[in-house]
Amino acid sequence: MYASSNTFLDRRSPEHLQPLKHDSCALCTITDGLDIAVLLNNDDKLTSPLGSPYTMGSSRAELDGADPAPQSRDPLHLLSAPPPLLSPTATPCGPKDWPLRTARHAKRARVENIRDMAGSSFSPSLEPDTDGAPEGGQGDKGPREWPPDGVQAQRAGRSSVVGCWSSEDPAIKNQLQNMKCQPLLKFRRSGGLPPEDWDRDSDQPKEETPLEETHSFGSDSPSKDPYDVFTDPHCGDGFDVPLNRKACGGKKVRVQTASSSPGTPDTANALMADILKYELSRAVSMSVDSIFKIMPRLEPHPPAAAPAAVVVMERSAVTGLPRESPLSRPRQGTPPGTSPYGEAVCGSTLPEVQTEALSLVVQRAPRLRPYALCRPPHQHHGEQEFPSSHRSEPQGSEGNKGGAAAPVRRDKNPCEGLKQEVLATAGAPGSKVRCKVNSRSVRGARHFALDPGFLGDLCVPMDVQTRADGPQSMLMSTLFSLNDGLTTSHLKKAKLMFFYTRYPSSLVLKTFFHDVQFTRCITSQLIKWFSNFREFYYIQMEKQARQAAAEGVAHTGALTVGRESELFRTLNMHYNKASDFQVPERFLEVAEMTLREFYVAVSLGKDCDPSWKKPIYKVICKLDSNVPEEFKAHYPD
DNA sequence: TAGCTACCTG
DNA sequence: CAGGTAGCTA
Repeated sequence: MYASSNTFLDRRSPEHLQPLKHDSCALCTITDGLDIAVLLNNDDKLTSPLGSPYTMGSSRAELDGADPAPQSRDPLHLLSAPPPLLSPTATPCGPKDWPLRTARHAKRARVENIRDMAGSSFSPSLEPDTDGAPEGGQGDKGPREWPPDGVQAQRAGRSSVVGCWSSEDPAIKNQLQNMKCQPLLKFRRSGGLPPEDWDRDSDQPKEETPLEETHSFGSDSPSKDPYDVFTDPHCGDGFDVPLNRKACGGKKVRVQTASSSPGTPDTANALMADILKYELSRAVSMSVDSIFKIMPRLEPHPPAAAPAAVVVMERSAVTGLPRESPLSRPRQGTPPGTSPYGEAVCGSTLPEVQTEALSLVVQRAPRLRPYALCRPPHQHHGEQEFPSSHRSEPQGSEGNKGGAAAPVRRDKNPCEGLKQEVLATAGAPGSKVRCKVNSRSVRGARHFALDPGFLGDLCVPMDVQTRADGPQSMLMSTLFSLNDGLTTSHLKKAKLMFFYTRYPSSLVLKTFFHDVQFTRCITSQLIKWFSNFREFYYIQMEKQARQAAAEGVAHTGALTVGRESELFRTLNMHYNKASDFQVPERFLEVAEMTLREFYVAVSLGKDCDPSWKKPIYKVICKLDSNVPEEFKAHYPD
């Protein structure tokens, strides 16, 4: 007989309510070591210390009149206690003095390298500067023209494929389809528009010439699109590849499989690999270009005191740990103080455009400040610190206000352009693949053949390039981390957020994962994560409570959750495996209350009821704290 | 019906 | 951790 809280409340008389009122919310009864016997009295109803109702059928009180336990912990305090104070102490992070100009030149050189690489894969001489590259000043003249005919021919020749593939083999067709030709096509035709193809005024894609159903390919073809190899209507054979309905209106393009070359699967694969490499290179190249086009906006910040580099040197860009900490824990495979993405300038005046886009090719601004103000003095070195809360948030960017199912964001932020390009290059927007952009997807995306030179041109550090688990995975993780997918970093962040909130709302998730392009899928995945977290949390609580009950623990006061307790260790190992995050004290309190709730329920035999946990859930869900603003940063990345 | 949740399973 | 499913609620 374990009534729901509603039932309890409905049946509760004012006399029953009064003690609760006195206790403010009845949270304290249990937390203060109320003997379990006390809980068994009170007229068939067990007033859960945490407000959860336990209606007793058989355990009438031998202890009638017993004081429902004094409280030493103000329940209101428990409920309303603010999260650990995070004083927004400004990090002495002055305007960047990073040698931007030099860096720009370096980046440009890299861009040229990328271009050269791309060109050399096909035909360097056949990719004139007039192809719409920003340097050519033609980047704003509408949709970019893609490699000219010669490029295709060169590539085709290199792959022993001229014009159209010649194969009737359905296996080849299938392979072609499986090789992401659709996303590639979409890259050209949909969200993959390079930033310069966006109307800066309207924030919308520029008027694009209507998509052609097919493009011809051949010596007489005016097309300069390498993808036209797929779309030549003059090729006898082929198959239609439907384009993304949203982006392309459901148009189809025709993938050719016609006649003039042997067209083995290998050649097809090679060609597709070339295309992939080329497009990845090109996408990054264009993104770098687009970023540098806006770089002058960053330059008004002259070198000043508090060099950013000093700040960077003092703090890990990854964890925000003080550099002097012997336990600083930079990202795996990354030298201390070095991010796989490099380190960026630091300055609150930097526009937000730099906070994400440059992470791929430029060093990223950690702009961190210590969490020390809310950290106990005894805190171990190496424990996680929060990123700076004064990270300049994009205006109105608290989450994607457009809604969970909002389409591709059209931000002025050039990094969005990069995101879109990367997204369009690496996955199909709106597809299931995009929905599942997580560690699994990243692993699954390794079929992308990445040229080692590409990694070098991306400024991926050598140690990263040579990581044991492969540079591709690293890069793909990086790429995906820039788009709307969830990465392991997000997972880690979610786990740490769990220390504050067990039941985050969608709004909270969107607010604190603002670097994620929210879709219904992404939202569901995040919610699922927290659901899994809760599952583990409650399992541990129940386990511990049963153990305590079995061991004959007499009263809840004997049940505490300290940092040295086994329960906490287990939880900490799960949500904070590296133990580099200072778990807020509040979490310990909530855990303790949860444990006691379970203990009481188990002790009273409530677990006979299939839904005996629901009242506990109902209580615990009210104990969420606000997540510190610091988590809004792309933490812990 | 959509959104959220817990539960179970792999 | 994710997929599937069922239950609940607005």
